[in-house]
Amino acid sequence: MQDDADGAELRAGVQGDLQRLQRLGPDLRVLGGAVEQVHGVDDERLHDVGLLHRLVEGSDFLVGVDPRLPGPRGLVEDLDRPAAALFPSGHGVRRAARGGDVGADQHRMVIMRVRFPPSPTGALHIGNARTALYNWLLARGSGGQLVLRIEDTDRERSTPENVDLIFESLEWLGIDYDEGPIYQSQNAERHAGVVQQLLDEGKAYRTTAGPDVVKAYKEANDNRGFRGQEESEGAIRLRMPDEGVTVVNDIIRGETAFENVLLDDLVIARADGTPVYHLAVVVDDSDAQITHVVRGADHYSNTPKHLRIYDALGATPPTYAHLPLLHGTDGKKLSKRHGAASVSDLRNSGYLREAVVNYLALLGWGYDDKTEFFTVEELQRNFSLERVSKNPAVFDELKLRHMNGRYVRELSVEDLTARLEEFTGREGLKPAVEITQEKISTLAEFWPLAGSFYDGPSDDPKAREKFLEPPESRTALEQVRAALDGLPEPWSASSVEEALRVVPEALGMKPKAVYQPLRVTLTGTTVSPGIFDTVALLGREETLKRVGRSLEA
RNA sequence: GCCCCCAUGGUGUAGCGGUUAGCACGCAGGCCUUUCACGCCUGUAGCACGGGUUCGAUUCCCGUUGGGGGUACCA
Repeated sequence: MQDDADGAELRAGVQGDLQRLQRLGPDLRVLGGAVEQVHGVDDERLHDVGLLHRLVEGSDFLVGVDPRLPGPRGLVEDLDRPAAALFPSGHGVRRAARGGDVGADQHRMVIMRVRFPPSPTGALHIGNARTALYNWLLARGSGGQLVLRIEDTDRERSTPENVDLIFESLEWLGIDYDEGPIYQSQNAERHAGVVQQLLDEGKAYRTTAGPDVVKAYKEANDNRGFRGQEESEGAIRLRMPDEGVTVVNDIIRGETAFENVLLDDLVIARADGTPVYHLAVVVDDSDAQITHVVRGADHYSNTPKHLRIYDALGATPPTYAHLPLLHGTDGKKLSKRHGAASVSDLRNSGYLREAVVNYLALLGWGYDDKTEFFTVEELQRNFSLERVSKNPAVFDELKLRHMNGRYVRELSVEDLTARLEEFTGREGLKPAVEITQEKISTLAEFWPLAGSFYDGPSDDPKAREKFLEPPESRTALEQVRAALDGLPEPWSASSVEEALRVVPEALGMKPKAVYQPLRVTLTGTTVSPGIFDTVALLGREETLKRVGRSLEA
């Protein structure tokens, strides 16, 4: 049971949601009775109520709560089309009687079913990764389901290696799915059946008209959409209406009407009968009972076509949400030319999955005016399509790097060590991790800083020349050797510091004039962890050996 | 060409008629300091333009410009 304060707050939240829903349109009706009954139910129930309301905001159907059923559930009341069609029978969703009947036995939960359909023509790009992430967050945040579908109909470019790469990237990101992977190529028969059906119904026809014919037609007809003549062979086109508009209702972008006259009769299958993408997505999404299609904005203009196909099929289309595209720093559409463009690249560059997920979530979505660090759980809880931005975003690796640094520093030494050992393929890294954690932003920055502990000093001629050649450097090193020689083991950063602190003073030199030569002697470079940490980690034997070697050179 | 979308500093965003336009990255300077980082402080820089609507527009409407997407027997 919630305590009173929490309960009251939640009731207020639900009321607010309903009020907002009511403002969406005059046709909306709220199942008012259900709200009153929310009060007094258990924690889990209340939580689900919040999720359900979040789910429907911006959609064209309404969910209420029936407190009489156990577990999470919603009531569906249609607005301008039957709820039963919104959620095909397989979902078990039944239409609530108009007027807000909340009869217990006829209502079941609304489940948000989303999908991620990558085409395995390459590694998982960050744009697609973000799309996958958003869909996943939506599913996980609403108690819904995510379907993974591999769109491998492009036999030329699709490879098993790429499929594996995609699985690997999704797994690395922590994105799991509830159904699939479904391979689109395996639905070929179904697609062919649908095409044949449309042909039989006269909704589609064959024509040999190609791009040139279409272009000529449009030029001759004031840019009206191409309408062909039926032939006995050729590609199969779906007839488009000559009047009216096809309205795309997008959660992120609102409503847009496309004039049907301007739509070309759409090619749904090639001359050899194989379906094209537009036909395949619609059939597959429809068959999978997808309720929300959340995809890149590059598909926005394709949506009216998809809607026409749904119409021809007599199927109810899903709710759409088109995400802003991702651009490179040059303002152009993101591609391989923009450096680390795939998830694999980011991983190999030493970024942590947490940082990548967090950063990706922020590319096109913002929570408020100051919060930008989110755990996965927080993202699931707070992410919503209503707050997704409309404008394209530019992937900024510097910001990712910054975030990654913050995540690196928040990791426990053990955790970071494990990740670094996996990343570098080396073992026994913990001591070095302890003294480098605060200095690195990515896993890749570790080895340049710590490699000399394991593989000996690196070779940097410039550093050598600058800090080891001068006579006073030798003097300093000799003093250092003397000071360290008498230091009893075991060495610690503090005991080393105590022993070394006096050296600059004794020689009347600046600390830097003493420590830099020592640093270069021990590590080979001018950049390393703290000098006392470095000496302590190396230990007496190795330190004196390296100093001795340097002095004898 | 035609259709559609978008528009807050260099970048990602907050804002949803009245704010000194907030936050973060970056950049500049400073502090800290044995190097490099981290951290902290300060600063830099923005509502694309022009018309409306309004007592009042970053916010609403129209246009222009700019950017993007679609326009394939690709996905």
